[in-house]
Amino acid sequence: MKTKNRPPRRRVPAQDPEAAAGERTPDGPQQGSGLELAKGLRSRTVRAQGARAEGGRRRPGASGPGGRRENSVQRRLESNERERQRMHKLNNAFQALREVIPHVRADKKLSKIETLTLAKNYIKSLTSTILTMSSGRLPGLDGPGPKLYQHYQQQQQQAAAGGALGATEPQPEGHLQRYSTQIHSFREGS
DNA sequence: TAGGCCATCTGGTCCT
DNA sequence: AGGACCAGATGGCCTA
Repeated sequence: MKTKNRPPRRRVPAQDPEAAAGERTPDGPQQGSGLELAKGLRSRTVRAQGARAEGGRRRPGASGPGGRRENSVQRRLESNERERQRMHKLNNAFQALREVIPHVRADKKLSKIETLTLAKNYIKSLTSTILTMSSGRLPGLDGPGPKLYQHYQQQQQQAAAGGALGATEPQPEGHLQRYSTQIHSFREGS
């Protein structure tokens, strides 16, 4: 399934955090549900899990005098607004990135994961192109080419030494091929 | 209808 | 202390 062209959806922000919390289970999000079980396999920080185990989320202003509750509700609303703004800025950055990545799916908006993946491989393909052109393989090219290539090789070696995953990165020459294949696979919807 | 993608809310943690 | 960041949860929209 692929990303579609649809107008940006606008969800009405909850005016009352209590009301918003009421849409969920009273004791917090899905305690004991299948999602909760799956969550244990995900990468949430151990400390956060510990904090939850000690009582889970507290609903804002669930205790204390009314004045403090109002303060807490107000702070939550402000915090929500900041988080929305932050996410909007992040989405703007994604959009800016989409606009500079050449891809063949001009009729459809790239998803975030597609944008990041294409951007990564686009950068790699550009890098390999630059290196190819400046490494002295082209006759008559002088200048910093060989140094640039050596620098790149050093970086690759450091990355390989530091990488704990053991994943084998393709050689620079393969990046362009990979990028080209990828933009076509995205177009095909695979 | 299932699954993908997304916006939003939320509480915990980190950073200044 | 307060804001930024992060990640889980939830629900809506859309497409195959």
